[in-house]
Amino acid sequence: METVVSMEANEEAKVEDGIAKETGSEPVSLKHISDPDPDPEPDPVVYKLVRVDGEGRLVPATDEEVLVVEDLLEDEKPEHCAAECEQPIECIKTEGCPLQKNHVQSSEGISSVQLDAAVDLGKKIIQPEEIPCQMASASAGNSISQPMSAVGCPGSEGGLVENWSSRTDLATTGKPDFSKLKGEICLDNLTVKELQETFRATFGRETFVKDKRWLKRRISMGLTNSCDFSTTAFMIKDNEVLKKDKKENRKKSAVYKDLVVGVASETAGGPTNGLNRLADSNPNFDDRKTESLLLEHDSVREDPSLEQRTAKRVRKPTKRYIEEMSEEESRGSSGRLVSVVKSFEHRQSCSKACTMPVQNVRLAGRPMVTRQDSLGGSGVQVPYVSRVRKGRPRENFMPFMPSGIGLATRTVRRALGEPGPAPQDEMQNEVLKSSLSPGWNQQPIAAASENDNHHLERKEVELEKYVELKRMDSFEDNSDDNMGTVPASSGGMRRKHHRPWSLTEVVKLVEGVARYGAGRWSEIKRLAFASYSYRTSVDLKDKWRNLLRASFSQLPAEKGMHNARKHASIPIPAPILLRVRELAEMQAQVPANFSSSKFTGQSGGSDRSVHETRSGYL
DNA sequence: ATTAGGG
DNA sequence: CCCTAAT
Repeated sequence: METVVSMEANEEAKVEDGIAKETGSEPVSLKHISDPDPDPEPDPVVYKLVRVDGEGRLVPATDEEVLVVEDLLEDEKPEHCAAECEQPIECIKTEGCPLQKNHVQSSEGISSVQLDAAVDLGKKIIQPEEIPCQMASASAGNSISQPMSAVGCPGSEGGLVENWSSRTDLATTGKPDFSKLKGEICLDNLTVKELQETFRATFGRETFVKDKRWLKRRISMGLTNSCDFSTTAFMIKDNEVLKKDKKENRKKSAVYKDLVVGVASETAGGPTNGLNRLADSNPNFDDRKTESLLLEHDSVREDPSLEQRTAKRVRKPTKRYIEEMSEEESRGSSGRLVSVVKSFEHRQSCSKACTMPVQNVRLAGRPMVTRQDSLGGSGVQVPYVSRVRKGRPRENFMPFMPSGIGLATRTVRRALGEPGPAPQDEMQNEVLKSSLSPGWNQQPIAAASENDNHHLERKEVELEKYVELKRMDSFEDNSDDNMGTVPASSGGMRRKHHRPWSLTEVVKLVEGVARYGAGRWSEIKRLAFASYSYRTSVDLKDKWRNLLRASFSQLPAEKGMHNARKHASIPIPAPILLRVRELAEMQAQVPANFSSSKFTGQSGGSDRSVHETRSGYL
């Protein structure tokens, strides 16, 4: 989270904003530090090496750091520059990608393009994988917490490292014109004027800098970065990877870029378009990828009008998930919060509190603690956490709210007696939006208080949404135990959120039921689902119930159901449903309501609905 | 701790 | 999936 930069201690020094107003002189650079011979340029300006810490404050650099920098700048040639500015970028990707695998793949995709550019320039660029990331990780963290803006770093605007500002350029500058950059341009042979031309072509703006070296550096960097962006020019549409309009992509922020790259290269890297082969042919192929593709496919089919969408839409969490707590509190009082407080205040004296259902007491009790804190002015505002769960391990649904703003808002509102919708819901919604939306639809809400943990966590959450459609023989155990459970920074656990059943899981379930009998779910869980830690016996039971429902409701409904059921997830193959029905019949589990209407003889009669051999179409 | 059912 | 009640 630290960036080594050079800052001028002298007020007179010009600030290099990275875009305009280049003075004719050499731009601020670390070079001055190591330059043992200030004579040729008796510049009164003194440069001091500092670090920018997380808050944007400047901290004197340690000797060690100075040495490192000196080392890096020992030989300031263009190729070094190229390599240098690549470091942070690559490492940012590392941070930006939810999975290591993604990182690797995206890096590959990019590096190839970058290499092209490098070749054109007659320069050598280090492969991303080989880059030592000592200092890069630092800048990476920094740029994430302060996306695309030097503003977040007061007083250090001028100190931003060259490569950083150039990245900003690319993100904000309009469409560069690459026409001049075709073929192999050897920057070394160009005149200043030509270099300026090239610069203009690269960045889309004029420059008055006459310094050849600087120009070359900038141009080469620009090329590198631009190509970098071009790799994001993919979109997934109905299982195909399409090329996207470059222009559009170039406007994406780096953070988004990372995500997009991840997705795109995932698909591009796949051996084939066929999902089955994709999953089956490569044993190591991460299920998640297959799943994400499947999911994409489904969503497209679900709503043809959305085919043009470049990014997946995010399904907002069920309202129930969000409100969960508010439900009970709201009844009986006007405002939920008020009711909470009331229940607390009256707990001691009011008999009503005593008669309150247990869960209500529990529900009210938790928020109260935090409220007491805020009222007492302790200053420590604890974010609102979902209710504590008992029984099987659960997770807290809400990620921690950033800096307790939500609570503050709530408190204020309550104080003002503002009726309105429950503030907590709003806040939670906001948080959800920001934490669940994949970045490329939406500005990054870089909550100031969010740390890296949160960030990674968020990525994980995002990924999780694409996770989960598994194919028959694809590998599922893949140590996903962890996947449904994202530890929150508070130490609590986020709630498990929809883990679609894979076909193999279903099969196992069915087998299990066949073997051990329906109802013996803990048994089945233990024996047949040993490897699926995220499926509890209750889950099995629920799933079985659904299977039952499905298997029996399918036949009769068949006609009116054409477009009705847009299978949001995997359609369960007919044979399996058939099997389910058989088992159900066998075990006399056929609730009359499931079967095709007529409730004649109930449990025993096994021959009734079975006749309809035409069973599942699906 | 497990199960059955409702939501 | 979650939650509860009933075993």
